[in-house]
Amino acid sequence: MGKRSTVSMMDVAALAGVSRGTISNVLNSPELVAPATRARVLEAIEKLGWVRNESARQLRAGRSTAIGLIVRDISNPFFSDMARGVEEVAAAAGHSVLLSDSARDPDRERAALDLYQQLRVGGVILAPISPGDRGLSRRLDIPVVLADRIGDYDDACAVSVDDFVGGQVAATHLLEQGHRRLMAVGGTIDIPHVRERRDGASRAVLLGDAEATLQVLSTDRLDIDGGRSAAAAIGAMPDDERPTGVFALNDLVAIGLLQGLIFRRVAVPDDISIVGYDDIEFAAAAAVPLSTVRQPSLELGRRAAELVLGEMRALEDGEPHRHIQERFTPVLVARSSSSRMSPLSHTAGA
Amino acid sequence: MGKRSTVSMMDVAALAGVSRGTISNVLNSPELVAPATRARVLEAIEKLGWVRNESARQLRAGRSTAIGLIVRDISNPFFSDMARGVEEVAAAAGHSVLLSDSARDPDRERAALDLYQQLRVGGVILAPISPGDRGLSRRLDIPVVLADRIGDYDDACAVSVDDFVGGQVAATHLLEQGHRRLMAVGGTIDIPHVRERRDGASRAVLLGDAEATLQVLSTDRLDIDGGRSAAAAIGAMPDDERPTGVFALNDLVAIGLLQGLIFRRVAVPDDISIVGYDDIEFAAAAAVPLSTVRQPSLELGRRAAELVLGEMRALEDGEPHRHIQERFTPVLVARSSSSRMSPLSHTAGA
DNA sequence: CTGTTAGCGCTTTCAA
DNA sequence: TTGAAAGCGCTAACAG
Repeated sequence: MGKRSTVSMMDVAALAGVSRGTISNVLNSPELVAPATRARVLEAIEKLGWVRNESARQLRAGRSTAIGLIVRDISNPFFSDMARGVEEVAAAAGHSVLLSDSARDPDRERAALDLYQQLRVGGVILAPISPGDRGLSRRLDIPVVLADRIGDYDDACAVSVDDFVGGQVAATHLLEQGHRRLMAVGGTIDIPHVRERRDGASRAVLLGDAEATLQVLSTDRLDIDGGRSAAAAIGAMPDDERPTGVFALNDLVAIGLLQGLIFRRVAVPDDISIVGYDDIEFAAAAAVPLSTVRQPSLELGRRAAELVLGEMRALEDGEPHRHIQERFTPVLVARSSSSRMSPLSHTAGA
Repeated sequence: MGKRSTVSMMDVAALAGVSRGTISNVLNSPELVAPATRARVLEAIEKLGWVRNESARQLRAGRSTAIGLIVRDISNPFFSDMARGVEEVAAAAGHSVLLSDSARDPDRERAALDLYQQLRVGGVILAPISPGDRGLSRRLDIPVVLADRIGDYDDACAVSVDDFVGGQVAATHLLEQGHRRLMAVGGTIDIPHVRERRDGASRAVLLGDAEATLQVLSTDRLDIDGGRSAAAAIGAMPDDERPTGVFALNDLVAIGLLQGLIFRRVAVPDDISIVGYDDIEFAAAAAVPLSTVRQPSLELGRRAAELVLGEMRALEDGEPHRHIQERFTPVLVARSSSSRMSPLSHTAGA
């Protein structure tokens, strides 16, 4: 029991009657070892329950092949989906993934980054809390791919979803449904995603119809409670000012808003139509299935993984590398909350 | 750029005009080093951007102080909350956490376990896909704490929530609301959690009222679609067989069920009351805020971390260790879906 | 208080 | 096809 495993390569070598070099070859270049020897070694490993010491291996190699992934909120389906995409691609390429949740805490983000740096991981995918850390990759001396980050940076690979287009898509959909008094609800202007989505919506309204207007209602937080308070505010508006089409800046806000409106006997979509953002699992499961803008989070993760792996390989082989910024396009998922379709005909999602 | 950082302790030592031993002391036992020397060393570290190599450190130490956490579904709020609890306690104690999502794939669970073993982490917290892996800790030769696992095991520490009591609590609540025709919905009997919750409900009905009955409706999956199909089945039942109180075996099922019933113009809670399980964030945000049984997932994570850390310390100090199995008690969170309270008076959660 | 030194367990030439 | 040997970068024990 408790006695610390002290079995090392040497023990295996002794039992198998070979040298340590051969053990190493069995593991890393089996084709160099005679089948009989190989079998003997494998058997000895098995019998002794030897597990190779990754630290020693790395120390020799200078660097690990693992890739580190840091997201700012793992409880957000957007990021857990993204993580799945990363894992999928990494696993297929034989790389393991070390996942960290910074929980929107800059200290924890930094701690995770430090840890990965000390671990000498081969690459890092970072969905940062705040944008704008130029030269991070160079400072870390590790390939870094930024995920879900706003802005034009050319000093690292990056994957993101085009929030401006997302806002356009949402507002355009509402205009197409015949709405003219639109409102964007949720968040504060200092969140880049929020700004982009609002700007996109604004642009769509400007271009779409001279009669159309877009009001803006900020909420302290981009969550369910934010949506509830927005419902209260909207409910208190005089009829002729009240919007008929609302673009909620994320699905949490949309869900809170929907709940609040239903409670106030405002019919959705008949009195007010709602379009959310993210297409989280619960969007389709709401009492009135929620129209929303879907972000390709899984694909984002997959692509981010491909990009780090690519840069890692380039670095390894001493080949040149050019950073790539990739921007994904979100798509509208129309459900009942924004139309007069049969309520359940679109529950299944995109 | 790209040139691999090859700065090591030696470079720092040279620049600071001291030996490597002193560098090590500055980091690990600063009180042994003269303030002036310490400052000089720190400055040199800073200037060179040296980051200590964790592999080398571990190789020397024999073992890392990090703890590995493997959950079976990180997109499940239960596990992401648990992970937060773990991180919180580990960070406070100066330990880092390596998180893995097995995504319910036994191969990935095994791969993560292998990785952690190779990394020589100090301890592992495992929320396994399937229960019943006796002797895992011994085999791994690392302290292991099992989380959210059913059964009586005494060969490892374990934390779990009492599903039987959870089922009792849910059914008792429905009985107290005056319901006599109850139904447990969701999942198949081969899932231990499901069995326990059903058994608990069954026991409550048996003990609670001679007139009361409990039907059971299985669904293929324990998710929103499962709830939707249950709604279809229940909607098709003759009035005098149809249950008036439904216990959904988790909140996803409850949400799907609620959506399906509302679509079929079955009033909740007036025609049918619903109690879910888990108290995920969206339970309170449903059109009819959902009564549910809350699992103390954050506390579970915290306690799991305390237990591994305790066992790690005991092992370190050569002290004896006795495995502890701890079972948490879930609590009912009553909201509108099971009563005639004002719909929004209970939306805020527990 | 600081320097010296002996490995930790593995991989990888290079020889045999 | 296998063995021997030289480190990878760090820590800890000991000497000075």
